[in-house]
Amino acid sequence: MVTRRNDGNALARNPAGDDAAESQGGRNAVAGKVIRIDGRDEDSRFTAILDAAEAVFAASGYDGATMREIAERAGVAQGLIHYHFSNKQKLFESVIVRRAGHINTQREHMLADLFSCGQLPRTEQVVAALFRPTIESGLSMARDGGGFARILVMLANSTGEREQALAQKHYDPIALKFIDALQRTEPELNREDAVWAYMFAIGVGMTMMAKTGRSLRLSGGVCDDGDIERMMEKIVTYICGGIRALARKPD
Amino acid sequence: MVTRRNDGNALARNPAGDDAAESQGGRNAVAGKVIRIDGRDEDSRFTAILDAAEAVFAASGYDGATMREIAERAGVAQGLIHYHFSNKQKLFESVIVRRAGHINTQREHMLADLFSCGQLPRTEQVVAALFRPTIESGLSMARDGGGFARILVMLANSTGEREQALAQKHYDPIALKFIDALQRTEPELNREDAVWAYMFAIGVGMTMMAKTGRSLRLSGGVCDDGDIERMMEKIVTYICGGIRALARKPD
DNA sequence: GTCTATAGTTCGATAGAC
DNA sequence: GTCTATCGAACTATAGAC
Repeated sequence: MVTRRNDGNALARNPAGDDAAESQGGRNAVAGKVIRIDGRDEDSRFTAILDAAEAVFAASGYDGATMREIAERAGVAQGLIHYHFSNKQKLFESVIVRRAGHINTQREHMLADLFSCGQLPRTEQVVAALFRPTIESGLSMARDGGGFARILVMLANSTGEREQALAQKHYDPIALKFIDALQRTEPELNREDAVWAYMFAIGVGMTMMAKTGRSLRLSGGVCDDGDIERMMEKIVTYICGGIRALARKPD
Repeated sequence: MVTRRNDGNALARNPAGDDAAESQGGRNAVAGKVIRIDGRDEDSRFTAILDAAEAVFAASGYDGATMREIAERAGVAQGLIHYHFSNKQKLFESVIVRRAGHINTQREHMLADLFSCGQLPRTEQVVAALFRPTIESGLSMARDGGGFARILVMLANSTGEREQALAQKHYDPIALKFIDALQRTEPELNREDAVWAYMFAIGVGMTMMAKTGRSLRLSGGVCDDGDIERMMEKIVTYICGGIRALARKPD
């Protein structure tokens, strides 16, 4: 008999996933608190915990983050985190699931729109669709901006089992669609080079999302990695140049 | 009165950095063990600790790594690590210093050689000089290959104070030389775009050094990020294409 | 130099009152 | 749902024998 809750869907509310001991009377399911049917309410400590976790994981990494700091930042008791998310691993995945679902839906729609209007889009537009939803989500985000983007950087570069499993589950399917798209906008690009092109594009994009401030240092104040719009412009130019160079020189 | 030792140079042997209490007789400085004057001997537990630390930091990150695991892997007592390196932070820096010095010397020489023989080199050669020494060091490395490269990925993508300080200290100077070199091989490239070009190149390079295995997954077994030579070929093509696209389209 | 043993701290997770 | 209190485990670092 395990005491864990919420074993299934990582974002399911009301975590009574174990057995059906619901009918023992007293304070049942929905008590006094207002719980919206769609489950995506602002306020509520549930969301506060996710926001705090996102910020702390982004700043300190998975191992560097502590449940205590997350609880403090969210303004809740540490025990409440375990009530809602069971453990650290599940909390981390929940942070990712919350954003990845919405972002990837957007990315998929942008991509579909590009190919739905008769003529073929430019590769520049495909690359823009690759990053735009993520950086936009990063900007409108909780407190200090860019938290989720930094978590994506961790996911992209880590070899850890935990990170690779999450990347595979939440990002591989959409990645394949972008690889297909690149082969359509650059017909000379063979499959191997299309995959490399995608991987390298992600690598360049991580430079933007990491926001380490190094470009500012190296350029003496000229290249600001906080100026997302300018950086997007440069990145799209660079990536498309790289892709076309691969297409021109196959083997 | 602090008990810390080895406060200065992170790789100084015989850590008696505190005061001059050397003349109290008995077992003095060099006792029975053979210590080579150049200080860079194989065997010896000092080196074993650095090798183990490199592997464990690479696999688990700074916070995920534990002194216990490093000690076990090195086959030494945990206390010995603190005798040689004082604490975790200094051990981490020592791991970086050991490789970065040698690698960056090589990179600097390769770069100087390219520009010393009369005519201007190709950008392709500059980009090769950027990565070749690092990946070669990664291959000839301790046990399982590529450990240090993965530590560089951490360094490049982290916003943490510790990582940024190390990157600045050990990698910013050589970075500026490569940025200068790019402006010489691509005269149309203005300074801002040269810095972006360098940052993006590093981003692409990190894709190679991270070796997550994702390209293999996405390509159904075709794109092997363990095949360094093939990947280098693709990366050089891609990066040069990107750089030239930036040079062609300034603003 | 190298080891054993352990002090002192912090972490993730649980128990139980309300 | 939410909080307080705490347990047991793991961590870094130190002390002291050899």
